[in-house]
Amino acid sequence: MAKEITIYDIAKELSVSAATVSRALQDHRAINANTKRRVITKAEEMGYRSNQFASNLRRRKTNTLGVIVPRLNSHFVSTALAAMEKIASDAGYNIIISQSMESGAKEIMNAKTMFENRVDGLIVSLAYDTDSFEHFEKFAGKGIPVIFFDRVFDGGDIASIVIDNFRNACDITKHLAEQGCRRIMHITGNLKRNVYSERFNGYKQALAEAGLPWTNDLLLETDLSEKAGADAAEKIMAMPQKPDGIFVANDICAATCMHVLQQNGFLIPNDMAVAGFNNDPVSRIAEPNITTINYPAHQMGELAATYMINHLTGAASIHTTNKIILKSELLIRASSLRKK
Amino acid sequence: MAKEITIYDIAKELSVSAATVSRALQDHRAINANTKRRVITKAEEMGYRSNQFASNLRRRKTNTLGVIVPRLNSHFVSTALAAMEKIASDAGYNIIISQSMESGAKEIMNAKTMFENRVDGLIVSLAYDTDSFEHFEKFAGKGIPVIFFDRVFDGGDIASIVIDNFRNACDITKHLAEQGCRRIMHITGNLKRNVYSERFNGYKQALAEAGLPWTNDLLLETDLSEKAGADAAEKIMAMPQKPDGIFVANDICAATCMHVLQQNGFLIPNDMAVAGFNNDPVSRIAEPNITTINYPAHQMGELAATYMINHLTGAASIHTTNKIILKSELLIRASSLRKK
DNA sequence: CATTGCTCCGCAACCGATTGCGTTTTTTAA
DNA sequence: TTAAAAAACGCAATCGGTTGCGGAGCAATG
Repeated sequence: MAKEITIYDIAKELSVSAATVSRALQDHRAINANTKRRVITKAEEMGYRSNQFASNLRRRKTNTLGVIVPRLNSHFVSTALAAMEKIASDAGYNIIISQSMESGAKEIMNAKTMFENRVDGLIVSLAYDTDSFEHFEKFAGKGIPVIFFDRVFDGGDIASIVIDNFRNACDITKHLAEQGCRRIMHITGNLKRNVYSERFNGYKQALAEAGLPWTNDLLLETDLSEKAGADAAEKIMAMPQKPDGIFVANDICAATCMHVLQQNGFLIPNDMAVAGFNNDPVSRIAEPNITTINYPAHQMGELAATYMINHLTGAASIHTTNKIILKSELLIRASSLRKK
Repeated sequence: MAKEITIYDIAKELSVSAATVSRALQDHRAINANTKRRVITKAEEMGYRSNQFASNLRRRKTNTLGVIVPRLNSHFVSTALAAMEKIASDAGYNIIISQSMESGAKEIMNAKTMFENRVDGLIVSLAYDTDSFEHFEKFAGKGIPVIFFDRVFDGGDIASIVIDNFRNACDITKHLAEQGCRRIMHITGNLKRNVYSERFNGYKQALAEAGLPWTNDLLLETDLSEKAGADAAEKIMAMPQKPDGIFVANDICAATCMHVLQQNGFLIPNDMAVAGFNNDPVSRIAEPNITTINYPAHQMGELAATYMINHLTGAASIHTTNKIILKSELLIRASSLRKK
């Protein structure tokens, strides 16, 4: 627990002022090259470590990005985060991460913490039940940039990065219809969130275009967990008029649902065509492989972080754009392919 | 970009000293309940947010935990992190996360950043090629606790949380042998890391106990990625003397390997019994389900964080213990079950 | 009434780096 | 040789809370 050494200690040792040491350490141009060398060497020698707080306090910035996600342990989220961390780290930014656990209340607390910790920017994917934008308005008020990704607010002029959920859902549903499905069911998450409501709308649109009727019993709102998939399968089997195709809003849930159906004698894709969403590894491992949407999680994380950092460094402003739609495409696999 | 308001502003407004405001905000006992109420109300009203740096600077602590992991986007890591974040968050700690990308060099840089950011504690899972302990010694020197989890240093008296890799590998190999496997192959990661070397040793031990010979060609060292699994399958098919069982050190790799073998006509488990490690979701979705080890990722994260925080709050010292071994057990599934 | 003991609050010195402005020294120009 | 400009560095204020110590006010005790 040795004494922490400061620029003052270095200054004393070298008989220069602390100001000079500070400037030398930052490679300030008004400091003689030779002096810089001496300072840096001495700092090294004395085991100096800069104190970020003092620095942050004085400069009024933290070089830290805050990220709030619904949960860390999903393939999509962790992939996006991995990309963000890389970009941020390369640019000299730290990231602090917190999870809302799908709870709006927790999200509000997280936002507060980020706010008090003075993050330079905030990147968010919303919880299931977030209704209000209030807890993010504080940031805007202080000029702190906020970017949403994946799960964003429907309206408004807030910077957000998304994929075209509507169109993807449309494509996937259309594909199922083309494969001969006549009763296509949709299993999804909380319809309050854009990602799910848009997919739902795309699905209905495609049904309409294909001349297929839609009824209430074809929609199942769940939490999209592994277990939800199994439960959904049970429900389907109990349905008086069973569907012949399912479009699930995520792969994990699609996989378990499909699995249970198979165990109960359903043949995939002939008795039941299945499609998921995300291109999660499980979609490539489930047998048959699951038709899905290739969700560019990595690119999305990369873009969010890059965009944020460019804005912070003044290279480009967030305010000039407010929505970026990433490309994502349908991956047709065996779980839905009836015709050769 | 309104002016940031401080305790001094509140103090002036209320005609009390900044010290009183500070104390009131912390619910200090030497402040009158009524005064506290006034301060808190006023703070709210003025839109005050405390400045953590100033606070950190003064108290010389950050309420921040650093976490360094090889990569974020693995099921095991993200699950452990999710648990850590929850514990930390509940205890009022933030976590900053960085990934070494399996590179020792990057890990050193990450450690440096964490060091300069004055994390109160550091939780680490090592990169593939970390040889040295140096970059963590600085922390010990300053009295900053460091805990390793999963991938730890072999020797030494550093606090670490692990599972019994040796025993698990032993169990799994023994199980394969009991199912009639005579040539059991092992596909693993970098043997420099404890987790893989221990599993390798356990595997060999079990082979020896079962009276099965081991030869060099039964070991395949890979990066355990999805692709590595497929490559491994190709290699196996090219082997003059093929194995009849495989023990893979992670489930993702096991799943893809198994999948490719199946596509090439292998019957699982009869032609080839397969076992993985981790109890990743894919192990439950692959067909047949993959025999694996139930790795308590959540508990491990929870424990690491709890342990760290207890140490920081003085509730219990890290130094009294140096290794915790979590319980983890064999989950026998269809991919290896030949006998009923 | 004097003394003791609380309760409640203010003073002022930190924590460590940053930076505007001024001063000294050196270099260049005239 | 001297004035002007540039280079190099120091002074001291500042960022915003925190906290040891001391003091005022007031009630309780003897």
